[in-house]
Amino acid sequence: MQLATWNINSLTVRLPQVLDWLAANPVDALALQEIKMTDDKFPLQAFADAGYQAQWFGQKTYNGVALITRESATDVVKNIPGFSDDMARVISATVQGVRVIGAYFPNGQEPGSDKFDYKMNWLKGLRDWVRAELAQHPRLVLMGDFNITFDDADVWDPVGLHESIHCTEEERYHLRALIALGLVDAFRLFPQAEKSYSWWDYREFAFRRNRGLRIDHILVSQALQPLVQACVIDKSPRKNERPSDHAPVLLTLA
DNA sequence: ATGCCTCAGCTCCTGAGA
Repeated sequence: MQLATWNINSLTVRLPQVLDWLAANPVDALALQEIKMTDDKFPLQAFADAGYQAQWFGQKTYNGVALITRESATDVVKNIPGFSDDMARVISATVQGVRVIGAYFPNGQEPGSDKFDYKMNWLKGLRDWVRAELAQHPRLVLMGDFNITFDDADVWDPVGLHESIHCTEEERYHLRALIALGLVDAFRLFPQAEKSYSWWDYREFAFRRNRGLRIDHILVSQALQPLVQACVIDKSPRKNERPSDHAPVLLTLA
C-alpha cells in the first residue's frame, strides 16, 4: 500500500500535474492541501477518469484539502471535531483499513502574531483529537503540510532562521507532542540525503540553490511502523513548468 | 526593512503564503 501527501498550491492550476503524478505513482491514497477552490469546483470527473475516487473539503481562495483514493474512503470527517474553525484544513477517512488524516496546518506568519496564536490553539485541538483517534484506530497515518520543522536538519539555514516561523521551539514542542501520542516520523526511519527538504520559496532561485525546509510530513502509528518499507520526497514534479512550491512525500507500507 | 515569486479575487493591486 502506498500513501502520499502533496501541497499543490491551487488544484485549478496543478490538476494536470497531479494527474500526471498519479499516473506515474499509482498510490492508494493521496492527501492534497491548498486546493484553493470551493466544493462545487472540485474536478471529480477528472479523478474518476483516472481511476480514482475523491473526498474533498474546500473553501474560497485559501486552504482546502482532499483525499484521492483508489478504493472507497469511509467514515469521512472534515476538520477537527470539537475545535471550531472557519478554515478548511483537515479531512480524514478510513482507506483499506488505515485511518488516514490529511491536514494543512496553519502557517502562523510570525511568532507573537494573532495567526501564530491561532496556530498554537489549532495544534492543541489537533493533538487532543488525534489522541482519541489513535485509541479508536490503532492503524493511523497523519500526513500533510505541517508547516513545522522537526529540528535543524530540516532547515537550510538553521542559524539565519533560528526561532523564525516553522522553526520555533514552541512549534517544535507541539510537533514532538504529536509524536509522543505514539506516532513516528516515517521519513527518518530511513537513511536520507543531507539537506532533504519538501518546500522551497518561489523567490531567489531557492529550489536551484536547495534553500528549503522539510515541513511536509508523514507520521505513522506504532501499529503501522513495522509495515513501513520506504518514505521519500519526490522532487520530480519540480521539473514542471509551473511547479508547486512543495514536493510530494510518498510512503510505502507492506 | 523590503523585494524577490505565485495564486485568487471585490483582478492592473492586495492579502497570504512560508
